[in-house]
Amino acid sequence: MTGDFVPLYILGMASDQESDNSAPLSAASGRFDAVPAPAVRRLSLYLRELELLLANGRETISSKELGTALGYTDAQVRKDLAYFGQFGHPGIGYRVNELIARIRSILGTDRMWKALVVGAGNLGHALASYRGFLKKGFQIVAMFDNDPSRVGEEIGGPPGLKIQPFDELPHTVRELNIELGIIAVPTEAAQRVADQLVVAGIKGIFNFAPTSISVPDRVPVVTVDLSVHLEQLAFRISTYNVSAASRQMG
Amino acid sequence: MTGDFVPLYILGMASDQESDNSAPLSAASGRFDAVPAPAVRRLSLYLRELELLLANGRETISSKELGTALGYTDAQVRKDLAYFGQFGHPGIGYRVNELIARIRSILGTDRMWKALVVGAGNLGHALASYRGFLKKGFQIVAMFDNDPSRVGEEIGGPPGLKIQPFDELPHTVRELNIELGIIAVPTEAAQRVADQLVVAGIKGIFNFAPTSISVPDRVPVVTVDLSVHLEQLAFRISTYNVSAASRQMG
DNA sequence: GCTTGTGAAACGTTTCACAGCA
DNA sequence: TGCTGTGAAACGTTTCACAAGC
Repeated sequence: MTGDFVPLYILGMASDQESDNSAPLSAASGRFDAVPAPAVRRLSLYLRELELLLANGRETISSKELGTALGYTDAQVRKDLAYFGQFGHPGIGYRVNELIARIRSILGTDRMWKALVVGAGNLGHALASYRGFLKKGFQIVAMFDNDPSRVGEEIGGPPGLKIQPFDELPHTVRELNIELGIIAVPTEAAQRVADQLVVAGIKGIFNFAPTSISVPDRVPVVTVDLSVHLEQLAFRISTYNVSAASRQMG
Repeated sequence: MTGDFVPLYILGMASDQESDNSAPLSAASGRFDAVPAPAVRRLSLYLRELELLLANGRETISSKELGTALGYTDAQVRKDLAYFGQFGHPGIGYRVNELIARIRSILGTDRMWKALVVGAGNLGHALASYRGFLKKGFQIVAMFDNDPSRVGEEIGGPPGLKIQPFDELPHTVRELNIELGIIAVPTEAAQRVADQLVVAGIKGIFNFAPTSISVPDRVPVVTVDLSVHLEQLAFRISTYNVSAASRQMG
């Protein structure tokens, strides 16, 4: 990204943060209020596991087995699901296809969400051509970059996505009814891009730039900072080694 | 990835999971035991913010201001840091460069970690050529794929990384003393790759395949599933809309 | 038998509030 | 005055244990 954007929208801001485990569903206060955020995160993992089970022809599964597969207790699984309703069958467990449908409906992925990517660098390319999103309910339908040498380039496909100049974003968002924006630009441009996404009416932002971005409360942001995850890994390795060493010494 | 790997190592397994907020530092029991996992995650974010402050020439910062920048309370910041020692100066705050050094030392990123990437698809390319890792203490020094049409290709750089066939992995790991393995292969291959990384002596795994992988307890795994993050975003958007609608109705 | 859903207990994390120090 | 570090209180989450249902 090279262009200059006019940041129009800076009022009533909300800080993001990828892995907040704090208050149940921070700014919102709807149907699923009392639900702990960690429970919602696990829902996605249950769904992933269930889709695998379904592919293997499995028809029912117990909270015990589902939990074990992911490293949780059976009680945890039951409690998590119970926040949203009664989906199980005593003596039987949960019916795999039924539970999949329920979880998708809870997460809101029982329909297709259209997303756009801003930033056609290596990461942007990878995201735009990633095949896994589609069967999860996400479709990347547009791609933007301000580098003239990249505009017009076709990526992924077929059919393939044409990289558009950034100033066409508002028009394309409206025309295609795009709801999600994925930020894959350098750190310095991230806030400006976020501002423009908000102005364009995007409903949620997935941010890969290693920085916090501020947007109005009504626009949720998920930030994934790859370096942060590597740091957490480094910490766990170092900690493990220290503890192993101290166990050696008695 | 196409090749067939012999999974040799399946004993004393640990389930991974990216955003577990459960017990303080699960399997480990070293110096930093009593530290809540969420506190460790925030440490990375404090560090990111501090590095920005340093770049801006800032010399000291209070817990209040650091917290506000990231959406936390001042007490949270002080408590998090206090788990690891006494770094602050009453009446002054924290000295930015001092705190950066302390946090890096805690996370273990006060030195360079060598990493390899398995899977030279779009995502693998993006990771291998991402410039941000280096200043965070991570260097990608090798790249593997079993697709013959990709082996030999040079990516990123200069100097540039040559894609090696997967069976050279053990040798390269030993020769270059690589400690971290990044998995960027299709789901079906992820567990096999993880097994081989463990056999080769890798100390920690960063997994981008959308699946749980099982490895021995001593090898930490961080899984980042992009679809899971989009699902969380979809949920938050849906929840917000529902709550906004119900407020409308009284 | 086996399994769910759920109050209550146990446990973990965050916030409060203030002593102590620059 | 301004700020940290920290016990104690408040709050949130997970686990337990069991009634109820298949």
